[in-house]
Amino acid sequence: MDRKTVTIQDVALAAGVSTATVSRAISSPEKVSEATRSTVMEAIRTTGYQVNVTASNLRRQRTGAIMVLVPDLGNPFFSRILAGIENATATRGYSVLFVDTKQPGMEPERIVMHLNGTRADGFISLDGALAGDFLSRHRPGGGQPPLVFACEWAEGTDLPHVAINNQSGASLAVQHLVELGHRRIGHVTGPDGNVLTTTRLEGTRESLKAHALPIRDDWFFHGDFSLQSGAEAAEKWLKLKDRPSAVFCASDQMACGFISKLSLHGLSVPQDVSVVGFDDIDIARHYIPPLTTIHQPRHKLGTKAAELLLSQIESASPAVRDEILEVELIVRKSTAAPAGN
Amino acid sequence: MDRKTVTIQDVALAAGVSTATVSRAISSPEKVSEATRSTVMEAIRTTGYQVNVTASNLRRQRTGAIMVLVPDLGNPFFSRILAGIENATATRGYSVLFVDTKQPGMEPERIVMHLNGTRADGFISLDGALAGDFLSRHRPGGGQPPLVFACEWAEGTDLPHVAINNQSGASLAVQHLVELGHRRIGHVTGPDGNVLTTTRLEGTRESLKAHALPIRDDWFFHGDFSLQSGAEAAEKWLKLKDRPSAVFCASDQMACGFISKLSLHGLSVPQDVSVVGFDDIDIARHYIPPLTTIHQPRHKLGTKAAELLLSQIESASPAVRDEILEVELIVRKSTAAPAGN
DNA sequence: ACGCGCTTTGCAATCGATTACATGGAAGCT
DNA sequence: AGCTTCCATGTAATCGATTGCAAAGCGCGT
Repeated sequence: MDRKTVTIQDVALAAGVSTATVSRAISSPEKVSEATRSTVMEAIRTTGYQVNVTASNLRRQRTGAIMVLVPDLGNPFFSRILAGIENATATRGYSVLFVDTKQPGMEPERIVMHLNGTRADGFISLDGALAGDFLSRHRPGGGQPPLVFACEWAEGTDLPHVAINNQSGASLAVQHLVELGHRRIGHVTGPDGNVLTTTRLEGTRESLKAHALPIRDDWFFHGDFSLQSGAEAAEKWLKLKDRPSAVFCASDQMACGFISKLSLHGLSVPQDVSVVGFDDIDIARHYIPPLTTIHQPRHKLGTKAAELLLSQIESASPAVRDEILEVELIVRKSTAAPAGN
Repeated sequence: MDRKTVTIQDVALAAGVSTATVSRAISSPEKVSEATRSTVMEAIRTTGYQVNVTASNLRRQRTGAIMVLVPDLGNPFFSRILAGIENATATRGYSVLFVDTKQPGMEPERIVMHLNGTRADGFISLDGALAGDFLSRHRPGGGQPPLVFACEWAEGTDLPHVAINNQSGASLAVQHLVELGHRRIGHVTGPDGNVLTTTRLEGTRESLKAHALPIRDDWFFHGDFSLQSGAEAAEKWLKLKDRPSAVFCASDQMACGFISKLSLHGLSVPQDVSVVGFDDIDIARHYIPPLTTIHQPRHKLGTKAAELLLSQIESASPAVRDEILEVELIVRKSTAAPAGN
């Protein structure tokens, strides 16, 4: 019908009021009389008016978007978190922009460029490894848009983060194995320099120490959270003369990769070795065997991060600084008492 | 340092030129002399100017964003496609907005609202089930922003889509089973009314018919692509007196759910039944057994869709209408000759 | 010396909504 | 009646960049 877009002017004309009144009727109805408000609403309906978000944002000096920095958009681990973020922001009138920080062509300086505030009102980073370069340029309070970390975070900064209790997760895993009777426990780590790697490693070490169990270098395998790296850890495990009877993997993906490789060599879990994962991704429950793992509230992680960010955007005073969510041990079928016992 | 944002005015002042010249130096350098261009660039550097995208978009009557409608952001199947989309658009100066169409509070009318063009310059829908309500309101060419479907699509519309050859994928699966010697082949379908369900079902039927194999209702199981529904199909399979010796699942997730449930009942794949999946998600290669499946080029699906959309946005004449990508059979370990043979 | 054409630059309108300030009128109080 | 107060509404400036149009500057041919 109309080939031209309908503006607030058209509505004002149709309702016989000024554009100011229309604007007020929409965004602060209490400032407008009952009668005119309904006239305006009617005019909006008949004209089919939709506010032009761009114009509104320009005038209000905001962008109406929050940007999420994801280390790898293709990684299914993040999808639930993203859904949580989207969920919490959509209802508050913000759009969500995703940027893959590991994408080719996404060098630090390009990312920093994104953070200048002309594209987003705030940021959520799922990537703890943001260049110090960026962080130094980012002065919260100096008129820069707020940033909160989710899941991962950067140590040595005072930026708020919402994460899970990784140490406690690792402890739960080790403790579970100990209770089953395991005394020889190995660990597959995440990538170097990652906070999740270090905190989970820390938790594992502490817990082993607390139970007076050996901490042997050759039972700690280097991984990077991926399926592939779990499979590689399994190969190293196979080569050991003196093998741990249980392995705690820092991610479910690695646990699956680990088990899958063993199965190709004719070994099975938990008969030959017990395996605990971390994350409780969807497939864990349907793996073979169903994976004993540490459950992370991923969706909640996303919504909490989004809420924290929005509260920082909308009020100057951030209510909470950090938020640590608790994890839960889910016992399935990939763990059992050690064979020798 | 500067607490105020630096605008094009500041740059103009610093460079001793007008704002028009600064604008031109940035976006159409050929219209500006070599000398002034470098003066302007220098001024931009010293002032630390960044264009205000909102203002630019308002003036240029665009939004600089494309919106992606995803049936379920939490589903790992989509993540690779999203990465592909992000990849193709980021370099072209567009941001990507994601909206979960199955989110509570995302009723059709809210989605339609999003599509009015004040939020995005174009749309990619991974959801083929967009209400006809929406499609009727969406008149491409009538000044409405373009929309392309990716992966799924809505039948009976003339909106372009990029997808894979689902029929051919189903045929490849069936043919592979036939070549192994299977004559009793079942199928687990996707959700009702979904184009992927119908095309894959169609392909399966055709292929069975072509090989003169039985098409038995009790060998066709209702699913919805999820792990859970695969497990439910397995339970129905277990109850059959007369079981198919091979099952082709319309998604890898269902294949995993199917196998997982059988394993809980002490049956194993491919010894007791052969299973073929569809999609080739990451875990397929690392499942137990590694899954024979139909590989979909998911990343490419995303980039192609994005490119098609951008070409529609930027030029009036869409070069290509639809694009069908070919799939590939990946033979792993979940299929073998039937036991009886 | 003049005029034509071409390049480079500036002026100012414009995109559409929001909001500080001004105004008009009704109601309340003495 | 006269004055203050308050509510509803309108006027017009503003957000920051882009771009049509006009003018200025330059070179060149006659």
